[in-house]
Amino acid sequence: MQSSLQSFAKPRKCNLIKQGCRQLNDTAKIRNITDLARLAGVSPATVSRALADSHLIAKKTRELIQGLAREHDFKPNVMARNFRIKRAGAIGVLIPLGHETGQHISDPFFMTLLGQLADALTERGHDLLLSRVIPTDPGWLTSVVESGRVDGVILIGQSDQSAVIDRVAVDYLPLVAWGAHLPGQVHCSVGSDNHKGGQIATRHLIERGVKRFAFFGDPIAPEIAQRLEGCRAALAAAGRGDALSILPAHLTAETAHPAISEWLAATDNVPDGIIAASDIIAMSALRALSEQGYSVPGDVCVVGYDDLAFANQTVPPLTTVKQDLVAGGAHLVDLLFRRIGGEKAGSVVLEPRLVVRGSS
Amino acid sequence: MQSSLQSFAKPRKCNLIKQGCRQLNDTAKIRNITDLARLAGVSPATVSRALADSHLIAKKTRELIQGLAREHDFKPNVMARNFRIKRAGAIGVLIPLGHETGQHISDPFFMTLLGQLADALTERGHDLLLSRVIPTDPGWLTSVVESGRVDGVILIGQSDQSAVIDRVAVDYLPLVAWGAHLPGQVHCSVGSDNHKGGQIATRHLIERGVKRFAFFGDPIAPEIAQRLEGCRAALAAAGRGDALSILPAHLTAETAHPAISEWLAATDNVPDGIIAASDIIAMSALRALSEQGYSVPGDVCVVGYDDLAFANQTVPPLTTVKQDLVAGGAHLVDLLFRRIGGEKAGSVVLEPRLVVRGSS
DNA sequence: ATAATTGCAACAAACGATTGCAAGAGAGAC
DNA sequence: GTCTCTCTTGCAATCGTTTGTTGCAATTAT
Repeated sequence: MQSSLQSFAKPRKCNLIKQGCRQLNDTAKIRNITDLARLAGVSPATVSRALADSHLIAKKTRELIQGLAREHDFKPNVMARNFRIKRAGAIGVLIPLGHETGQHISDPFFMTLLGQLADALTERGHDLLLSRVIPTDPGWLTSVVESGRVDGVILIGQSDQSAVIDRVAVDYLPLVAWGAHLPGQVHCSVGSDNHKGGQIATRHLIERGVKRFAFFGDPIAPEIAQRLEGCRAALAAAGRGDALSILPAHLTAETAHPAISEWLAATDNVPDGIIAASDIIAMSALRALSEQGYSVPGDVCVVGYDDLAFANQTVPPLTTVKQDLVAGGAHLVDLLFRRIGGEKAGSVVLEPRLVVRGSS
Repeated sequence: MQSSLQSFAKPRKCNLIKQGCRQLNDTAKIRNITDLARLAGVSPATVSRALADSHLIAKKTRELIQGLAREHDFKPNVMARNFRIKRAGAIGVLIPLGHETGQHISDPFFMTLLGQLADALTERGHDLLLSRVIPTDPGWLTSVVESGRVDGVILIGQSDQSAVIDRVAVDYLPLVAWGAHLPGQVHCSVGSDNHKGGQIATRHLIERGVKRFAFFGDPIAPEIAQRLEGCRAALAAAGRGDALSILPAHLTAETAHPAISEWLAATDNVPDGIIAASDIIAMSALRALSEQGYSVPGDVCVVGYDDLAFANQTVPPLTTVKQDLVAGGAHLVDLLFRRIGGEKAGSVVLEPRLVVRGSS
C-alpha cells in the first residue's frame, strides 16, 4: 500500500506534503525514524540527516521533517544511536568507599562536588552514572571502565588505591580523579595543594599563639598525608617540630566524635590547637571539646579543612581551609573531556585558602 | 578464510578444541562474540547462549566457551545487549531542585538517601543515572522518561510539582517519588507520615511546657505543609491553636541562618519552642539563638526533622523526628521494580519517630 | 532395520539508528 | 541539444547482540 501510493506520485518535494497527511492515520504513534520517514514520504536516511540538521538535506525538507517530529513529539531512540555511534553518553562517577568504612557517602563534601559535576556534565550532553565502589574487590575500576557503559570516569577521591588507578590509567585515557597529586603518579588528578593547606592552617595557629598542636585524621589517604606533612613542615619551620600529637583514626561523621572524646580524655596534655583533616572532623571536635568543658577558641583553637556549607553554621563558626569545589568540579570535567578527545591533559593543583571564622 | 577452515572440519564437538588454538593468533584481542565464536569454532548464537548459561547448549560447550571468555577477559558489549533487549540497565534518580533555589543538592539528606539507592540499585543489576532538574522547564520529567535511557525513575522529593508528576504517572508506571502522600495522588510515593511527625514534635514541646510555638519552613512543598498541619492539629488538640507563629521561607543551608536571625530580631514575642521543618533549618536556628543570647533548651526548645547523621553532632545535640531513610530507600527501589514488572504497587507511608536529645 | 524422539548448534532476522556511496534532477555552459 | 557540475536524496551495509526456527546427529522405540 505504501508502494502503490508512491508509484503514481510525481518525483520528490511537491508531493511530500500531500503524502504526509494521507499516509496511515495521523494518530498512529511514531516509534522510530522509519515511521517518520514513511509519514514524510522520504527515506529513513533523510530523516536521520534532517533531525541532525545536516546541510546535505534541503532546508525545506529539513524543516518539514523537524516540524513533523515536533508535532508527534518524536525523539530518535537514544540507545540505538549511542550503540551505532559507539558512545555511551554517560560519565561514570565513582566514590571509592565501601560499606564497611561507614556511611561515608553521606559526607556533604561528596554531595557538593557531585552537584557541580552533575551540572557540568549535563551541560556537555552527558549523563552521570553514579557508583559506590568497594575497593576491596580488585577489579572495581576495570569492571566499570570495560563495561562500555561510560565514555569516561571521574573518581571522587583516590582512597588508598593510587596504585590500582595508575595501572588502569596507563592505557585508559579518559580517567580523572579528585584528590592528591602524588609525585610520579600516572593518572590525572585535580585537587587542592594539600601540603600548602596543612601549612597555612598550622601557621595560622602558630600566629594565634598555640603551643601544643594536634592533627586529627588518617594519613592513609594521600591527601590527608600531605596535609599532615604540610603541618609538620610549618611546625619545623617555626622550630616547634616536637609539639605535634596525632590522632590517626579514620574519622567519619559517625566515628569521629567518640574517637575524639576518648582521645581527649586519655591525653594528659591536651593541645590548645587542633588541625582537623576535614570539616566533619572539626565539627565533632568542637562538640567533644564543648562537652569536656573546653571553650573554643578560648582554651583550644580549631581549624577544619574543606569549607563545606555548614562550616559557618557551627558554634562557633569554623575557621577552615577552603577547597574551591566549584572550580574543582569544572576542572575535573574539563580535563576529562579533553582526554576523551585524545589530549593527554595533565593534573591541576588548586590553591587552598584560609577562611578565618570564630573557632580560632 | 573462515569458511574454508570450517569446510573440511568434521562436524562439531571433536574439532572445537583443535580449531580453537589454530584460528588467528591467540594474542588478537577478542572484541565481540563473533570473534570468540570463531576462536571456539562455533557460531555467535552459541556463544551468546553459552555466556548466558542457557540449557540449550551442551554443558561441555558452555564450559569451553566460558573458559575462553574468562581467559581473554571478554565481556559482551553491554550497549549492544541493552539495545537488543530493549532495556536501559539504568534507573534515573532525579532531584527536582534548580540552581536558583540554592545549592540544595548539597543537603546531606539527599546524599544519605542517594547512598541507599546506589546500593539497592546496584544489587539489582542497575546503574544509577543522576540528574539534577530544574522544574521550571515544563518538560523536565517527560524528557527523562522518554529519553529511553532509563528503565524507571525515582524522584527525590516532589517539590511543588505534584501535578506534573501525576500527569506523567498516569501512563508511565515505573515511577516512584520520595515525599508526601497526598490524598488522591496518582503517582506512587514513599515517605514518612509527615502529619504525624509534625504532631509528635509539637506534642513533645507541649510536654516540655512550651507556651509560644514557631514553625520554620515553607509549606509550598507538600511534605512541609503536612508537617505544619500536624503541628497545628496537636496545638488545637491542646487548646493552644492561637500560639503558633510561622516563618514560611524556603530555607536552605545558606539562606536559613540569616533569615532566622532577622526573624528573631524582628519578632517582639520570641517563641520558647521551635519546630523546624528540617535538621538543616534546626541547626541554623540553634546558631542564631546562641548568637542572640538565648540558651537552648533553657530559653528555647528546638525540634528538627530528618535525623541526619549530624543531628547528634550539634551543640546541643538535636532533638528531631527521625525519618528512616534506610528503609525508605529500600522501599523506593522495591516498589520501582515491582512497577517495572507491571504490578501496580501502591504508596508506602513510614512511621516517624521522635529522637529526644539535648535541644529540648 | 526403520521410525520416532531428543538434544545441540547453526542460520538468519531482527533491534533503530548512522553514513559512504551512487544516482537522479536541475542549472548552467558550450 | 548535449555535457558537466552541483545539490538532494535513496540504497544498503553496519554496529554487536539475542532469539525463533530449522536442520543435523545421536539416541531410543518399534
